[in-house]
Amino acid sequence: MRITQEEAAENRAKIVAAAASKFREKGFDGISLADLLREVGLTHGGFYNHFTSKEELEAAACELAFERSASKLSAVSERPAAQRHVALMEYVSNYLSREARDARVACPIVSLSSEAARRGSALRRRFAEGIRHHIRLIGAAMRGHDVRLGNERDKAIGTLAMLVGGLLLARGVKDADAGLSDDILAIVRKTIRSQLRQE
Amino acid sequence: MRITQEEAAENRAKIVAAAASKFREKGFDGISLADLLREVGLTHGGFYNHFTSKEELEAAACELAFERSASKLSAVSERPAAQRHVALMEYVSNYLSREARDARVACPIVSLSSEAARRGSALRRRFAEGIRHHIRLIGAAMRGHDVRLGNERDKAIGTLAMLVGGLLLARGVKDADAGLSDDILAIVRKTIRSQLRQE
DNA sequence: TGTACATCAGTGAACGCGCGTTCACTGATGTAC
DNA sequence: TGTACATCAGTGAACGCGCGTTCACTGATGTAC
Repeated sequence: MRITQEEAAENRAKIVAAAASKFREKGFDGISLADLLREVGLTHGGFYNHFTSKEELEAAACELAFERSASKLSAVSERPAAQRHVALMEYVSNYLSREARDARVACPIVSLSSEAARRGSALRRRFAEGIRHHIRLIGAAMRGHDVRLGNERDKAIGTLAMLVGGLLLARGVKDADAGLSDDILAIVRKTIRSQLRQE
Repeated sequence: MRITQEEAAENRAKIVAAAASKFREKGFDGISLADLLREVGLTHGGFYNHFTSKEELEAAACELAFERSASKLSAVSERPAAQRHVALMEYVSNYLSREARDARVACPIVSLSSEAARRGSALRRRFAEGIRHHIRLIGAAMRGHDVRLGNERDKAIGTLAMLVGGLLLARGVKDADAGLSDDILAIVRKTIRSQLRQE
């Protein structure tokens, strides 16, 4: 049953993509390798042809999730300076939208950071790199606009903390208090907007 | 081997207290009932004399963790109005201190919310109640001071989002980039302070 | 107050299940000639 | 280009372990008289 090297690489990529989605939805321990491989149309026995352990897949899945998340921010910072502020605000509105809150899959920081903190150092390092990268990209999206030079990193850190904290809280109260959840989204959006407008 | 009703109640309380600590440290699935009961000096067989399932203990443990967390905030709002601002700032500095970041056990929102979102509705409801209570208490701690009346709830929500997000990020990058982690704590502290000072 | 018995918190072994991981096997692909 | 064989991605059964939960049992406590 040997298959093309190219097909094998595609299968590996499919496994990572499914994991990036399912781990965020259900947590690292929330889905078994057997279920994950079935998701992709494979049986679980062949898993170890691609990875040495489940934890290695977890790291690869986080890397992919962070990359996808970062690409949205990269798009903002690649806009001409005059459009960046509006684009960044759109990003914020999107991040803190009802759709993002209700989606099964969220930003990796919100979905996985508490679990990631308890895993091995390889995963924790990847997580730290993902966070650092996000801070850098938010800073770049601000640069050359209405934020005083040299101040972007501080603003970026504050903004990311609000984004992550806001989405976490909104998702946390969603089922039990939908009104409060909507309020959290709206208020955090407004707070970030006014914070980035000043000075 | 029957024991006093009072002793039994104490044992139950000890189990909940150990769970409140260990679940936050290792996650709900990170510690087994056998290990948890051993922590208290009991064997795991008797667990079901006190609880109908592990999930029931998880809910009780969250309730206790939220109560303890809330009591620190209650202390702030019970101060005379003139002292409240300083007391709240102390609370913020404490929440975002290096000690809090390095502690094995953190605030339940930071430690458990992503996992709690995937559990049963009873636990999710308790979580939502805990968050709502925290917002109310932060609002109360602001009332009658340098924040315009009617605005406390918005400010409280923004503040809680920053606290939670800031601690989550700081804990997330701690091992891989201690300098960034310290910066996050300092910047988020500063941002909250300036946010509560204005108007 | 004293006695007799039912209650029930705790013990420790056992059950059953799902999981990560391993393994012998398959057969088309990749490669050496 | 064609042939012969080694490689290796995938299969499906099996292993071993840890976990939540159950159960028969113990014996001091709580209670009815």
